[in-house]
Amino acid sequence: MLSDRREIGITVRKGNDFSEWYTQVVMKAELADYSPAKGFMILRPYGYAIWERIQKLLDREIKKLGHQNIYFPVLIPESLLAKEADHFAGFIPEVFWVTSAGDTTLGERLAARPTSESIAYASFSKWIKSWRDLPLLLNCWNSVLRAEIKGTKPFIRTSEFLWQEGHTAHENEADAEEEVFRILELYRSLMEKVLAVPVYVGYKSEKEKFVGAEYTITLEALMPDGRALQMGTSHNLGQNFSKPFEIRFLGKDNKEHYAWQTSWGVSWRLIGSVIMTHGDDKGLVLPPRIAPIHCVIVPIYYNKTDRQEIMSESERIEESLKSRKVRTHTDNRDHYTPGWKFHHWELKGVPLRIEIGPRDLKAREIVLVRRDHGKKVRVKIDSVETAVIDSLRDMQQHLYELAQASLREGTTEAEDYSELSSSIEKNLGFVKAAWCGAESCEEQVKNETGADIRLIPLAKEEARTACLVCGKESKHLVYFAKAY
RNA sequence: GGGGUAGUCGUCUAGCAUGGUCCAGGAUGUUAGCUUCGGGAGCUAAUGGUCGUGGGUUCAAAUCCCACCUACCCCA
Repeated sequence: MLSDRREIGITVRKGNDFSEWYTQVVMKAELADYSPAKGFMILRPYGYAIWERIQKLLDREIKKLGHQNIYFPVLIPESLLAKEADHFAGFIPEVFWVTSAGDTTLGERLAARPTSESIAYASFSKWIKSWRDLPLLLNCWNSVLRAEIKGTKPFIRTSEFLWQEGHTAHENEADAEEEVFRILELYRSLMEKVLAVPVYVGYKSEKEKFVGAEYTITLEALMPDGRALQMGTSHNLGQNFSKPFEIRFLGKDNKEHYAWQTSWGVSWRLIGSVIMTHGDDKGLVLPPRIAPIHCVIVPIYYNKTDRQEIMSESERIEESLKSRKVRTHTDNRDHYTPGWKFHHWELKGVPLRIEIGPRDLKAREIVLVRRDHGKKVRVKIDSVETAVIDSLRDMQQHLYELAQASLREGTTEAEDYSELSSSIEKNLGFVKAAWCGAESCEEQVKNETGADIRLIPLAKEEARTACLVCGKESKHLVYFAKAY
């Protein structure tokens, strides 16, 4: 059917032209649109609704851990941003600067925040005086600006993005470290249980870590084109910021200490990962937990009498499902045919569809269709609620299992350098390889294959070979991949 | 960072080579009416475009030239 209908819907196959497929899904499912300024994206209502689902679920969990939400300004004086030298140097290539107000040139230019560490920690130094002020656990829902000149892609790489950034200060190193891993587990659970996107977790290499951090923990997923996608990061900042920003407190020992800090974030890039991971040739496929609409009801009728009966039954089912917390929508538009509606809601990735027509009504049944595998089942009207709830749960699980299988298949191990480079060449995904720990070896792989070290496993995986690049003794296996 | 391709009603597109036939044609969409509705129905009418932006060449520019903006692709 797809080949006969190339002018409507998604006109390319996911497996043939992944990049074009992705863009079409984003546009045609009305998730986002381009904006007049390069690299900036408009998040449309349906896309925003998905973001709100993610936001709601994550916000609840962050608050359970004891964090409070806060808002810091979008503009940061240059002198403040520059206080931590590595941090400043790392971000300077992508900072947007505000240099005038009206026709007055500013004495000091202002940076549009590329992240809020600097402006947040300037405040931390005022607020933290005693060990009793710690831990300070804050979170921001905001947007940040990082100029992306080339290779922009909706949700994946944009010059502005919506995200959440957590900023904490602790009394000692151990507490900060615990926070980093607490957040890691929170993120992992969000990605796997909510987005149904399995991830690997590990340390970033020195070269890839957050500039200014002691170390960075990353969560990495694998997209169907064999590229890795960084889903989120959790940084242990040590005292790297507390010293230049003078975040000092009097400890229980009656001595002055610098605070130990963490920061961490996930962005709307998560939506990009969902599109890529679960979508198919028909369009978007949404995991039920983040779907703005769980179930769409398509009434089918031939005449006014049927219409009235079918509609009232549809509405009754909708109300009943809503009372069971199923986000249900009845597509009661007269000017579209049922077939048109089927395609429309499939493109939008709605997990479940209920078809109800005269034949069904007579039999006291409905037809229930799952978006992931497309199977139709007839369900007695009396048991619609149970069937819908069960299907949503099963689909959430099924999507995760499929993604998990492809992550497993997309992870291989290289015995020597040529195997590493040919696996990367063939876009096989994550390639585990022995690495000595030298940045020069890391860079050589990057230059020659385009892949970099995505992560160093938390639990060191013993290598059986020497470093695949230089032949020196290897420390352990690391995960290489081309990345977005 | 380097190289390339493209931009015409909301969307897709014809026209561009060789400037005039184009105050831009079609399809789709949208709106109204009729009719249909179990996998993207049909008919009739209406609607819709500063040809990405700015400059230049010319009697004349969607078309040729330059710059810029935006999107996409390839390489590092």
